[in-house]
Amino acid sequence: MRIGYPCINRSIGCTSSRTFRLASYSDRRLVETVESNLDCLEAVLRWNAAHGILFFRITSDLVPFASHSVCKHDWAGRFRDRFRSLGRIVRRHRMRTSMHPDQFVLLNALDERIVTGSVRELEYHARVLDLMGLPASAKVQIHVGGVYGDKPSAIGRFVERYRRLKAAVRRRLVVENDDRCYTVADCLEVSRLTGAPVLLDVFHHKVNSSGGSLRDALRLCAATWQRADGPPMVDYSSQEPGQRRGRHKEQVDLRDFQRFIAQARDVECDVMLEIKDKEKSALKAARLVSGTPQ
DNA sequence: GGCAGTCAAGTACGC
DNA sequence: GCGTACTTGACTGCC
Repeated sequence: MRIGYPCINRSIGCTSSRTFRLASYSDRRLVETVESNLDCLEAVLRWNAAHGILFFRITSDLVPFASHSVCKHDWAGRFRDRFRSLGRIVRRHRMRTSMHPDQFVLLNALDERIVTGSVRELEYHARVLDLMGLPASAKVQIHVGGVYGDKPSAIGRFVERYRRLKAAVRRRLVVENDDRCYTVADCLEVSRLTGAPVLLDVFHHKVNSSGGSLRDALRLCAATWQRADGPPMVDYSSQEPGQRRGRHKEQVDLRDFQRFIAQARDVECDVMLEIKDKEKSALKAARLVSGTPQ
């Protein structure tokens, strides 16, 4: 079981999520920003390797505006060697990576323009992982999308558009249950119709459950991952008490995490900790899993 | 230097 | 029909 954290390492003092405003877009600004983001990504990957953290979510901001019509620059060509060498670090240490496009990616939207933009965004994400030379086990996770008052039709649109995606995107795409609209059962149905693996979000399953135990959900989701997809990915987080619904905890609650691990005992999976203090909690969880004293 | 408002992109929900 | 909540971190303009 690999333990990971998303996008940001607070111990290093750099960010791979630097961006800028659309109004100040220029090719020069783009190149400078991407250069800085890739430098930081390399530092983070090296830090992770040195600390035994073998799972990491790469930020969607790595190449700002990559899927936007304003961006005409051949960033992939310009940074080809950089991406390749980052991928070598990942492979050398047997690390795993993922990416998670944000809420604006909606394959099942009613508005075709939103669908077009979403497809472009997915192609950008798949391209980053392709440029790094990573296998199909490096995933791009999205939610099913909106319901639009008719869930069966909304799922139907998702399936139809999934089938139209380029193979390079489809091989990486996984669907994740969300906290309001699409439960694990819904995602399993989408998986049955598309073949896309289901990434279980433990916290979302708690607040938007389709019934059944966590253990059942883990096993059902795990069964949707084929050999080439690698071990199932799982997102783990928990509610910060007394805060707004959905707010993630500041630090991992190791007792709760241990209960989760106990439920996942015979399901081989890689776990992404969505916890505010990022790598600190990931280190604690990784020590717990490996049996190293805290 | 610090702070508050804003940022490419959307949906769901309450009123 | 309209405004707001939703999550999050970085940017930007203002003091």
